[in-house]
Amino acid sequence: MDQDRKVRVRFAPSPTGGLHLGGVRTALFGYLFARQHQGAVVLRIEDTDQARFVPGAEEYIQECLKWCGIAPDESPLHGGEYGPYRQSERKERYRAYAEQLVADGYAYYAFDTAAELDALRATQPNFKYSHENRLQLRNSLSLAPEETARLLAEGHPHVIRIKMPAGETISFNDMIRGVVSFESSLVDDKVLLKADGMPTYHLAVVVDDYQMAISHVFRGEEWLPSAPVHLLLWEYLGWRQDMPQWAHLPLILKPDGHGKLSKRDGDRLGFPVYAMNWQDPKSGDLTKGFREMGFLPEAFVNMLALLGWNDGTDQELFSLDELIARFSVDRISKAGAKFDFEKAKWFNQEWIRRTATHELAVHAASILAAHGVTDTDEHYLADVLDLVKDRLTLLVDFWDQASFFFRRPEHYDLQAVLPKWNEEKTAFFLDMINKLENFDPWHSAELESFYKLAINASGMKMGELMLPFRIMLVGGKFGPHVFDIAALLGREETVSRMKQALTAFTGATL
RNA sequence: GGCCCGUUCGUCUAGGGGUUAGGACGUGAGAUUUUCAUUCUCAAAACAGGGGUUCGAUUCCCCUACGGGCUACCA
Repeated sequence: MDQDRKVRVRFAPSPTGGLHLGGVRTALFGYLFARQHQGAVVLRIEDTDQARFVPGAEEYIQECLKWCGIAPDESPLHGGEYGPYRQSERKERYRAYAEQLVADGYAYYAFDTAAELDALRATQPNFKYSHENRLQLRNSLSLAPEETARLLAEGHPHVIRIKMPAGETISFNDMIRGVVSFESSLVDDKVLLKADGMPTYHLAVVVDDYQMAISHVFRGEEWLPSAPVHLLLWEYLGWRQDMPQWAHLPLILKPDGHGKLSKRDGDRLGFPVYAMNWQDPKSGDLTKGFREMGFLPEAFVNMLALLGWNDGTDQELFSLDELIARFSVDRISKAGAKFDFEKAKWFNQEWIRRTATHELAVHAASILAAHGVTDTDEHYLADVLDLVKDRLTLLVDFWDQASFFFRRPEHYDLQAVLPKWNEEKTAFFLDMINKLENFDPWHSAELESFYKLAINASGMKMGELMLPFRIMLVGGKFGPHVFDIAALLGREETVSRMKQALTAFTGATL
């Protein structure tokens, strides 16, 4: 293999629905590797299974990659020198290679119908189309040449299968796992070309990776068992010298129980599995995504990168550029990792803190807009953000944490004030309202000392008068320092909220 | 069942023949914050088991167990 050849990696998803966490991570690792080596990133859509094609899925995939900041250099959308980038549009290319394999004795025509094979599988528990039984089945190896020719000429439906050799050891050097070996006798005669003329993944992946000059392949561990088929195909097609290097990534597992993480686990456990919202065009079912759940793409990508990789230090927070610089395949772990949503949220919290206020403001503004709050002053929004930034885990928390800055409280936590309310407090707040109407300067620190002085003068306790003031401005027992809130709300709004709340607390009209 | 891959705190992981086996998330306790969150401090918490190799194995090898993946004219 040419060690100096240009790095070209591809991400080859199937457009069958939303993009799963694991898929994004595969794309990410490939992207990091390619960028680090000044290589190209290719998106190829594997849509050879027309029965599973879902409209909109391809656009969704492109959008996901873009959101994550790992958009490809070549894709169905951007084009490129190696197009087309949809397998369905490359359909014509595959048949010739399959025929060539037949001609060279590495593959054969098979006329067994799917129903016949299903019947065999039903009777023989471990049925496998292989060197052991292929002569008992209906194919060009068992049939007389004239018979095969006749069936072909008459247009009988048929597939082309690889003729797996017996007694060979097939091995390759995986970038993550080292040498992996298989016994060829144990691998079945996989279908290469389907009856509808479309290639299966096995044929298409080899032909496309070859034609697109792919140098390195990152894919999930679930592909390991079919690696021997691909290996042989590279060899049989005469391209062994151009075969890419493979990295089979460990799987992302369910947080509880066992097995691969699936969309269902997210629904069941209440966290997203898809990168962005996905609405199934048929059922109309909406599956929540990380983006809409309030994740920053930086956090999502950071979290994904650390799921199965680390740089050997204690650092956990990495920007995409840092990841590109530090990434290395030999630090990818071999074992599957259980997805931990709590940790994912931690990454997001950290990223919200390290994101500049003006960038966060864009998200905050759209959250406000979603709740009907528009025409917000940008300086005011920035001030609010600076006050509540540390309290956000998800971007959408902004509404819960800061809506009172934009709307007066409609409900008060009366339980927190009423049981201890008395005439003395009513008098205190009536007096305070009067004093505040003329208080100057309207700054947090000044307000605080003034307010505390008044409490002392009243003879009441600090705690008895702090909480009610907060409830008046906020509505509940939460939020930043209460005098910061008052300062930001401004004199008019603060006083007006105090009046409104006092009415609610006492039943009197002011 | 067969084949392949894997196995360090609950989770993500670092480490690597001699270490108090480190960090992070989460959890618990305390401090701070006269709200809540934050922050800070501390704590509990792991080398699957058995054989080798070795002066010495968590680290290297083998076996077992366990986990996972694949076993379609799906990718």
